[in-house]
Amino acid sequence: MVIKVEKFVSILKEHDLKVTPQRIAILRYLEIHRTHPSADTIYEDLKADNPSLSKTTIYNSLDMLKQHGLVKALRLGSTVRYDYSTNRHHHFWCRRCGKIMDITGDDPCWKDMVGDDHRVEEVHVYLKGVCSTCLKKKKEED
Amino acid sequence: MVIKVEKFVSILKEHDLKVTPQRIAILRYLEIHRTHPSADTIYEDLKADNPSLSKTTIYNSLDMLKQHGLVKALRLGSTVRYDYSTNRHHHFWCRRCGKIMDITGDDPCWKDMVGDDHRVEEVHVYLKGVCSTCLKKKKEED
DNA sequence: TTTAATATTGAAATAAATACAGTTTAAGAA
DNA sequence: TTCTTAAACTGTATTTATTTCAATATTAAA
Repeated sequence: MVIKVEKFVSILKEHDLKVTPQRIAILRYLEIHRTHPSADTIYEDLKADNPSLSKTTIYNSLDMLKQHGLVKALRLGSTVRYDYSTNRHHHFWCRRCGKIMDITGDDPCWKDMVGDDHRVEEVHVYLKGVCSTCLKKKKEED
Repeated sequence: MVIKVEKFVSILKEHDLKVTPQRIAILRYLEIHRTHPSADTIYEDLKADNPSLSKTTIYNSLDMLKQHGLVKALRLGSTVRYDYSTNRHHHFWCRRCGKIMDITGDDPCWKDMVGDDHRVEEVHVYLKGVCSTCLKKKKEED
């Protein structure tokens, strides 16, 4: 997959962020890998190309990119995963194969849930279960 | 608040769980404190009555009670909070005062979100923002 | 009261995330 | 291009929540 570095340079500049190879690498990684990787996975994979990469940089960068809405952090159970896309969607997490799938259906009626009293700023949702692929494998016992 | 120990003894027995003072204390604590406390908060508070209480026991017991559907664990950001009630509801978390409020409105259309392909076993939802009380305090700047 | 299975305890280990101080780098000015 | 400075990066140390584990204590049933 060929992805131009220029694209990420512009994105960073648009947000008045300094352009560093580390940030470009992270954005590029998330654009290519749509698997909702963890900070550690990103670190391990990027270290191959840049042995001096620090895990602190991964955390710092992801946090900064998150502040600027360029990446999204999702908490599934005890793990934090990162997502490049920023349009609101939710996730289905298969407990069997571990795959995390985007749910693109209509956004349910959140406003109805809280009424107008509170100001909702973030909506955190994920569903957990067994995905269709795993169900078909008929390895179901429980 | 007077809460009979007998109640928790029966609950534990119904689930074929051994009745121990620690388990009773935890259930009793959660019944009284509807503030969605963390494991550590429960531990610190119960230690007053039982100095030899171990934090491992808190974790073990909460986990066991969770397995049997007697308590529910909710993850809000990086913290895990525990809840005595077991009927499905979601939460609103105020980023200003930290209070966690139950959302009792109708359950949105989860099934529509995933369709019939996947088997949904758990629904994890919380909304974050600023609660009405904090909004009224007009301490809003951001 | 005895017994065996289970629960509790407390210390040690683990893992993810954060803090920090020193070094390096990006990007604008000269 | 070189200089300058603020910001970013690195690597180690630390923190905090949780888990592991072996020894001890307790529950519940015979």
